[in-house]
Amino acid sequence: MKKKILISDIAKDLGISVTTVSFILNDKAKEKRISEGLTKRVLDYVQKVGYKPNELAKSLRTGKTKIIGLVIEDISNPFFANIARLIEAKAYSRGYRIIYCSTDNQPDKAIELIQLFRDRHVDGYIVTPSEGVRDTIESLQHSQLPLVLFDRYIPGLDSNHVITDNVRGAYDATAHLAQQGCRRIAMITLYSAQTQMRDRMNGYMRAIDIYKLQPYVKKVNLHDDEQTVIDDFRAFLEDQQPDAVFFATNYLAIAGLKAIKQYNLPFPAVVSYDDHTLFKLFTPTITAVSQPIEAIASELINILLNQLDGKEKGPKQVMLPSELIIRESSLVQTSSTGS
Amino acid sequence: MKKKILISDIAKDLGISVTTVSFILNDKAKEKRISEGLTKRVLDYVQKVGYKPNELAKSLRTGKTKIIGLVIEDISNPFFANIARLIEAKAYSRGYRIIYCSTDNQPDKAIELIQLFRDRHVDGYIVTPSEGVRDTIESLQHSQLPLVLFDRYIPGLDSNHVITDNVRGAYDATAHLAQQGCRRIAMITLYSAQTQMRDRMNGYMRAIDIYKLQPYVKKVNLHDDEQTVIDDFRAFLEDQQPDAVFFATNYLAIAGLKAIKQYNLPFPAVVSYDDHTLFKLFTPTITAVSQPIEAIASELINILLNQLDGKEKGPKQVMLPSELIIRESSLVQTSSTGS
DNA sequence: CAAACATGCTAAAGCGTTTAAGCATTTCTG
DNA sequence: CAGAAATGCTTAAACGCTTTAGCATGTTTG
Repeated sequence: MKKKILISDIAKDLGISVTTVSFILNDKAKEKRISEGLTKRVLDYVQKVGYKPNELAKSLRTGKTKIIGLVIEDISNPFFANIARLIEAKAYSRGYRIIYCSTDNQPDKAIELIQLFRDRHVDGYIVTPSEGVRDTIESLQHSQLPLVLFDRYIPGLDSNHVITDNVRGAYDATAHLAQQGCRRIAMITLYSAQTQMRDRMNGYMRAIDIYKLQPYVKKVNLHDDEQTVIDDFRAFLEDQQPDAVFFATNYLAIAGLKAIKQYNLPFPAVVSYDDHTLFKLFTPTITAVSQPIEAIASELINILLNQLDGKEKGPKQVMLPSELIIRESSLVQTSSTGS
Repeated sequence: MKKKILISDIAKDLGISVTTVSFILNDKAKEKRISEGLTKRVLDYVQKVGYKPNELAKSLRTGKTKIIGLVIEDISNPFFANIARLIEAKAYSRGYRIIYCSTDNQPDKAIELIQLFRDRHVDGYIVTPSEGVRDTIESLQHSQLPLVLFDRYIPGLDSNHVITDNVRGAYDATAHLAQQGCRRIAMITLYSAQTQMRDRMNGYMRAIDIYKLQPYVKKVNLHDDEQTVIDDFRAFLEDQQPDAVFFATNYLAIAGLKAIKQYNLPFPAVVSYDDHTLFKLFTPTITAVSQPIEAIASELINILLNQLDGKEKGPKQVMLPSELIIRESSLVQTSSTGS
C-alpha cells in the first residue's frame, strides 16, 4: 500500500515484458497466445500484490472511460432520484459507472455539464434535456457519441429517447376526475415548452373536450420561489373555485397542498402527475399518475449500452405507459376531509 | 467541431512550441516570461478555435483531477440530497467537480466506491462512513489523501469530520416532549453502532433520566423492507402504548406515520430527527430536529479545500448545533387530530 | 569589451497504459 | 529436411498533456 505499483513493476518482478502482462490483464491471453502457465503466474502475482491499473492512463490510451454521464433535471426530486439510483445499479452490474449532476433545468448549467462530461470523456450520455440545449445535443449526435434522452425529447431532433405516454396519463387523470363528477377541473402547470409538459396539457385538453367541460389553466414559473407559487395558487383557487385540480408535476402538487394547508382552503379533488413516497401518507392520500420508473431505467440503460457495443443502428424511441393510482384525494365523497 | 483539436495543433498553426502554449494556458505566461503580445495571440486563437485540453491527459501528467468524490449513505434521502447539492454548488464555484454515489449503508459497496474513486484519482473525499469501512478510511489517511467525514465519525480514528450535536438534538426533542406532559416517551431507532445513532440514544436517555421517566426503545433493521418496519412499529405501539414517539431518523418517522395511517392508530406526540420538506404539510405538521444543512456543507468543503491547498495541518473536527422546529405533532393539545 | 545576467522561447522527457509490428524458436508439412 | 506455419513472447510507438533543463539572443555591468 505504500507506493503505487505499476504494470512495469509486475513485468520486472516476473522477468517478462509489460506487453505480456497487459495482454493477460485484458483477457487477451488466449488471443495473443500467452501460455497458460505464464498467464496463471501473472494473474496470481497481480492478485497477491494487489495491483490496480491507473484508469486515467488506460482511458487516455484507449479513449474509453467506462463511465456514463447522467444529466438530470433535479436530483432532489424523488422521481429523478429513483431513476438515477436504478440506472446506477444497472450500469454498475454491466461494468459501467455513473456520474451525475443536476441542471435545475437551466440551459447554461446543462450545457456546461455536458461539456464537463465531454471533457472527462464519458463513454455515453443519458440526459433530461432542458430547453435551450438543442445545439449541444445535436453536437453530441454529430460527434457520434452514444446518447439517450428521457422524460422528454427535442421536437424535430431524431434522437434515442425513452418517454412515457404523457398525453394518456394526463387524459386518464382528468377523465377520472370528470367521472367523479367534478365539473371545474383545473390544471396547474409550468411555463414550459418541453414535450412532457405540452403532452400533459394536450391530454388534459382532450379530456376536457370529451367531457364537454371548461378548461381552467394556471401556469407558474419553475424558478419562482415556493412561497410565490403558493400565493399564486391560492389566488387562483379563490378566483376560479375549481372543484378538482390536476397538477402537472409532483412538486407543483406539493406546493399546491402547502397552499391549501397554509391558508386553510377547502380541499378540491386532487391528482398529481408523478407519484411521491409520501402521497399515500397524506390526509387525504393523494391520487397520482405513476410513471414506470423501473422500466424507464431498464430501457435507458439497454439502449445506451447497445449503442456502446455498436449493436444499435437507427435511433430507438420508446414510449411507456403510466398508471393512475387512485387514492382518497380524487374520490369526491372523501375529498372534503381536510385538515 | 469535426476533429478534436490538440495543443500541438495550436502550436503548429501559430508557429510556436507546444511548451509555450501550455505555459500560457496554465497562467504561467508571466512567470515563464512569455511576451504579452504572444500571450494574447495564443489566447485569442485558442478562444477562436474553441480548444479544450484533454483533461485525462492533464490529470495523468499532473496527478490532479479537480474532482472530489462524495460517498453518501443514500442520495434519495432529502437530508443527504440537499447536502450533496450544496456541496456540489460550493465546490463548483471553487473549480472542483463532484462525483457522488450512494452506499445504501452497505460496507462492501462503500469500500468498492471509495476504491472506484481512488482508481479515478479523485483529489479528495467526503464520506458518510458506514460501519465496516474503518480499514478503507484508514488506508486513505495513510496515503495522505484529503478526506473529511460527515454525519458521523469513526470512534478512535483521528479524522477530519463535521458532525452535529446529536446528543443535544435528541435531548432537546425528548425534553420538549416531556415538557408537553408526555410520560411514556418512546424512541424508535436503528440497530446501528454508528456514532450519530449512539449519540441520539444518549441524548434521549439523558432526558429520560432528568425527567425521571421510563425509556421505551424500539430498534428496527435498516435493511428490512418498509412494510416489515411498519408492522413491527405497529406492534410496538399497541404493546407499549407510548404517548409520544421520538424517531431517530426521518425515514423511520415516515415509516411510523405510515403505520399510524395504515392501521388507523391513535396519534401519539411525534418528533423526527432530521426535517423533511413535507413535514410541514402533514396533518398534523411534524416537529423535527433540523440539522444545519447549509453550515454542514460549508464546513465540509472548506476543510477539504484547505487540505487540498495544503493549508491544513492537524485534523479538524467541527460540531454544529441542531435546531428543534416545533410543529403541531408534538404539542399535546393538538396531537390527537389524526386522520 | 568580456563576463554576467535577463529575456523569450523550445526540445525532450515523462505520466502509465495499450497495441501494432516483429522476432526468435519450435513444430508442422510435402 | 527445407520451407512454411505456429507459438510465445518483446520492442517501441502512441495517447495528449506538463515541466525540467537549456539555448540563443540582447542587455548590463565592472
